[in-house]
Amino acid sequence: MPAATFRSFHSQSHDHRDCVAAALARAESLCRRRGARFTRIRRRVLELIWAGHRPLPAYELLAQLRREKHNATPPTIYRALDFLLAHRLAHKIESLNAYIGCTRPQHDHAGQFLICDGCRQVAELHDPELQRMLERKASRAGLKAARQTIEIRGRCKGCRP
Amino acid sequence: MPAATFRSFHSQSHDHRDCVAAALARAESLCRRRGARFTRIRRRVLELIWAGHRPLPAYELLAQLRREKHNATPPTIYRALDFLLAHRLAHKIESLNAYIGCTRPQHDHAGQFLICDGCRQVAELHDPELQRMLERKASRAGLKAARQTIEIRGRCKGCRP
DNA sequence: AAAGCGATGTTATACTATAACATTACTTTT
DNA sequence: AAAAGTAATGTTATAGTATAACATCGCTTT
Repeated sequence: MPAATFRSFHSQSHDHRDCVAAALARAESLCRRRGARFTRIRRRVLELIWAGHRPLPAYELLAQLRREKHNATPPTIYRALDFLLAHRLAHKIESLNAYIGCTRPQHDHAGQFLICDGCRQVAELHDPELQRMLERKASRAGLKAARQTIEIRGRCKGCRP
Repeated sequence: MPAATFRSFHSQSHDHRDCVAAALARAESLCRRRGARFTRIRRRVLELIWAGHRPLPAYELLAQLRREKHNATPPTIYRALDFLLAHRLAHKIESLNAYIGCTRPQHDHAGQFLICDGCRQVAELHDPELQRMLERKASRAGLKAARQTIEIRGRCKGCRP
């Protein structure tokens, strides 16, 4: 029986810079192996996504990028996001229209997200049991699953009264 | 052990008018019991949603509504949608930014959707096992679940090669 | 050097949704 | 029936999300 793997909600105190650096390093090596071009813009957008450490809307990323790159426009951001999503370096949270870094980009997985509506932090599950259960249920109803959107909204421990 | 309940993908030939009429009747009686005002606009928007029989974007609903109600504007539609969502007479499919009628409005459930990317038809599951499994997994990670977004995209039998 | 191609620049526009305030219409109270 | 109160709708404006289309740049391959 495979154990569910997940990242818990972060303590307020952990050092984000480590996460960001580690994520960029993972992305770098992943792109190299895949022959994908991890350009300056793409890298910087991923960095901004991770630095936020919560789901960020595209136009918030754009505003930040513009501080250092004045000619950035919506396509600048959306192209970078398209690349990051395609390589599963980031995910889109559909129920928030916002983007977040992927914690395990090397795996070809469906993203499963736990979202705290209090602190807006997100934990990403990678639960094969859950994924298979969904595939099985879809299959029974006649659908061959290609993509899953799983988003659980609620309140984390620290955000409950 | 509670059986999973779901609506299968429709055959091309079934008579949509029956679905629509039945859905409106259910909505009518539900609103009456709840003391909610099922006004002309709300009723008509729900009818348009059901008549489409696939997820419809808000502005498509607006365009249709405008044919008969020339002063309709975005707030007209979004207010009606807010009402329908609040009473669970309709659901929003987040990954499509589109709205669809709820098949079991009387139940207080999380919507679980199977979406065919070929014919764009949607089947709605109401699977308590699945819902509980998600709640349990969320709970283990420290999140008290309040709302679930479950959307499985893929291809139905008729839309596979 | 030339060709080819992927990435970026640039302008415009489509699509999704809500804020804010005015008016109407229904319901409850008197 | 009149007045008051509240819910719904009308109306204008704007915020927020995303893509189309075409030009240019820069790298790589020939």
